[in-house]
Amino acid sequence: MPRKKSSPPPEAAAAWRLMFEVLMSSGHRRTASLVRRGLTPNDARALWTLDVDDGRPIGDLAREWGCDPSNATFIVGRLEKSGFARRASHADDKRVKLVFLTKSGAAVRDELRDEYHEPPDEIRALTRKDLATLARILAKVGK
Amino acid sequence: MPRKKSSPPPEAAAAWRLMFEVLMSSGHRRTASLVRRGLTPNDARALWTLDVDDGRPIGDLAREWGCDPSNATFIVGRLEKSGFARRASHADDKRVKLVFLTKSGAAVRDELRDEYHEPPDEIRALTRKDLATLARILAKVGK
DNA sequence: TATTGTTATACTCTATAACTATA
DNA sequence: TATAGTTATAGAGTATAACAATA
Repeated sequence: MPRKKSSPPPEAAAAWRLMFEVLMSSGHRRTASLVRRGLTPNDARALWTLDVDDGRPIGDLAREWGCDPSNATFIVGRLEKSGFARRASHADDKRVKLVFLTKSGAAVRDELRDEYHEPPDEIRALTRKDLATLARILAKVGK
Repeated sequence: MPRKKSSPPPEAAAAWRLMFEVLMSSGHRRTASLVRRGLTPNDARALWTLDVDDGRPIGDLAREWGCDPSNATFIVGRLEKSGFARRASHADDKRVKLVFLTKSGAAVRDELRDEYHEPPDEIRALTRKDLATLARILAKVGK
């Protein structure tokens, strides 16, 4: 039978809650980055998903994005019209269309990522010592 | 003339980038929390914005949500139909409708917040000592 | 006259179902 | 016959413009 996960140690709960608050309060900056470029959240997600060298079938993208393939067609079409993605037929199976990021798409993705990575003022206000400690610990995450 | 902000110390950039990655990789959990309850992202934003005791005019909400008042009307109407919000006329200015969170709305907001606050596995995997250090430093943010 | 919220309308995004072309 | 992607269609969410009630 499905069971709930045991409660985390209080240290984990406290640390995560604080991280979460900071991350949420910086959400409007990310929204602004998109609005400034006339990009939708869908566009952004696609820019993060797609790759310049590895093309991906529409069906794969639909599954990853949790949407219907017909909608993935729409989203990719929008991106293609903006010049940020391109379609190419698969060599072995001509039913499949592979979707690639264009150079222009990679450029805007990089710009976006750079803006997302700019630390908010409230983080910059910490001491360099605290920031270094933070980075040292967080570097262990997912390792 | 408008100028770009000076670059942050490398410690800030590193710490923030790592925090940001964790936030992004935990986004699907929050999406799942909403889907499980049949809530839209709009619903969630409204649940965070509204209050049981302090009613807010539609126009205020529209400004905070960055949308048109006609859309705020739509969003609040949806929430009202779900029983999570209620409208009441302002006593002094009968043009104004104040929007309040209902008890039921507060309950689902609290559930949601509790789920959001459950630390992801990759955070729980850190040592209690590291987590305590993390919490100690992050508690200074925004102070 | 000006302001608040709603309604009328049109446009975008989304899913379902039907279709085309390959396999 | 089955599968990948598209197109046709309809429903949800959004903004603009017109409107009603109140100030």
